[in-house]
Amino acid sequence: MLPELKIQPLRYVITVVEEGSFHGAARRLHRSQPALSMAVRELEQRLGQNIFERGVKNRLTPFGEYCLPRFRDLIGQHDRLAKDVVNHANGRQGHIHLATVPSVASRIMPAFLARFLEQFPGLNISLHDENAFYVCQMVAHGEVELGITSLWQNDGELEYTHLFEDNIGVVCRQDHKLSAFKSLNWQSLQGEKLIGNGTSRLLMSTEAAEMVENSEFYISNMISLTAMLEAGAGITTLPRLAFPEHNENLCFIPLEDPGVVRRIGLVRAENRALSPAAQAMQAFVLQELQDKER
Amino acid sequence: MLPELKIQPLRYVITVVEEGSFHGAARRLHRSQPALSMAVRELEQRLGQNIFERGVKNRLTPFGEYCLPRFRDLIGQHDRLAKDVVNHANGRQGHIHLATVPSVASRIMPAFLARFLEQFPGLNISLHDENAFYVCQMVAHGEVELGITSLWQNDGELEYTHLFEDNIGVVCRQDHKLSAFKSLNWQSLQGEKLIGNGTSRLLMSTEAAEMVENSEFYISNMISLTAMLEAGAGITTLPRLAFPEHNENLCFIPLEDPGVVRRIGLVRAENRALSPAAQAMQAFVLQELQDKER
DNA sequence: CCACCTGATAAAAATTTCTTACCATATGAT
DNA sequence: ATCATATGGTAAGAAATTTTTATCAGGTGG
Repeated sequence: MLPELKIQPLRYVITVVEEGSFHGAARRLHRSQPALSMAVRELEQRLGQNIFERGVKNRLTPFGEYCLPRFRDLIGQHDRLAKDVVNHANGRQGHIHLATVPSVASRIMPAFLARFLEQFPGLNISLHDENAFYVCQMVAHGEVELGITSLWQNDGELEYTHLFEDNIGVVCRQDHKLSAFKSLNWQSLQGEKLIGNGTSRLLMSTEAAEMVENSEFYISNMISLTAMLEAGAGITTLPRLAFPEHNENLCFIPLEDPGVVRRIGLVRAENRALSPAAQAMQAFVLQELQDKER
Repeated sequence: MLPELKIQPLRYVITVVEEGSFHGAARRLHRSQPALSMAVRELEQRLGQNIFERGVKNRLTPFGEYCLPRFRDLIGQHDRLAKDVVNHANGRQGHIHLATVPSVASRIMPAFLARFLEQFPGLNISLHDENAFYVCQMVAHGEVELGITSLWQNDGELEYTHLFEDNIGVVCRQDHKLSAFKSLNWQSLQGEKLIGNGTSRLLMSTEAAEMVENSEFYISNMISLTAMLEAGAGITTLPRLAFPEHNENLCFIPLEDPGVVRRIGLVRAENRALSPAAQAMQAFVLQELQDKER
């Protein structure tokens, strides 16, 4: 019932009108003149009405006048669609949702995203910061396409690509007696008041587990934790990246004997394809962040 | 730069999504399954991104999710356009501007247009009534596509198709002494007060010309003319169709000796094509009004 | 009247689209 | 497990389409 119009002949019609002649349009479209003649006539036959007055000069028929603006519309829609779709396909347009642990979000992402957006100016980015467990969950549930985090557990749905390692160290006040050391082993912490935090689970598989479990405080919020440490309420362990580097009251001393590291990597859902924009970001992450210790 | 998308493959994509499988879509579209596979893949290659997840089950990729509603849009636009254009091409939709002389407008067009619109319900019609000269001018200038009128002069731009003839007669009051006659010749009008009107020019080429020129009054407006006649201020000549047939105070007596007729026909611009809707009306006019005397 | 436009036409070539026949894989029932 | 029966992918040839080349006919201006 409905004829299936093709974009091309409509474009021919419009170009003929704009150029005022089939020859001119053919030149502009890099086609031979008969190609246009035949395409236009085929269209006219399909519609059952002439678009061009087939007399002396090629004017539009009233039917042609009716059609022209509509053809223009459809072609406009088509071209806009094609542009948008191609931009998305190239990752030059789109919206990336990603999630990282807070330390990465605050210490790495600002500069990283700035560099990334320099290369891909059209992109929208939503950055969520959550703890490692929740980052993985968001990726698994499709709330975000990419996560940068340490792996909580590999339940098979997630694909992990290692980026870099982050050493765990002891954090205490500058005037604390431990601050004199360049590095520490586990034994030297005996007797200290250890404050647990969200990253303490990283010590659970080491000899330090018991001390962590016996710690009096557990503070998940970073700002509160910092305040407690500054008040001299005790010490804690943190990955270096999570240590507030510009804080002059606190210091970070690498822990060497148990030698614990947090492995940070890029996480994505295994069986879900990435949007082109996220593909671009994935490539950029691997190029810029992989194997760079800091 | 921009790829030229074709409607058909987009429709394939949407049907595959709706049916949930290539096979199902192929069945619905009366195509073989490889036709869809190849068309879709060709599209994907052209865009540089997969639309369908090529894994176990065919889900959409995120890119596909982005594309789908846009594809739907474009197809929707296309289908609406195709429907509108085809309806216009068939004369099932559109706007006809036509002009007729007042007598035709009031006596013929009402029933005629009712019958016409029964057959072509989607059409809009603008009916102008003007005198014969102006009807021709409107057609010549393209203000209307069709005119139903007597021809003012054939200046070559107009194509006239005869429809019917309309006899000129004398109009006077019922109690006028002429009202007794069944027909009249010119001589019997000597001594009467003749009121000129817009149609009097039809007598100019007959022996009655002199009397018309000497008439005291000339009234172009039909209502005023009727009132004058009813007041007994004189008599006039009119084509039968212009005579207000339900007026009980006036009567119409055919004029036989000079035997003047007004030729009414369909007028259109010779070198301008008609809109499909006007073509339909033209055919309907010829079928319904040609050679029917009234 | 002739050169030079215009668009139309026909036949062949090029390209695109579709079908047939076949393969590999996955799923569900026996 | 294995068999029937889905799924989608692949390749080769057929069919349809678009495009080009070459040519024609009509109109216009010098």
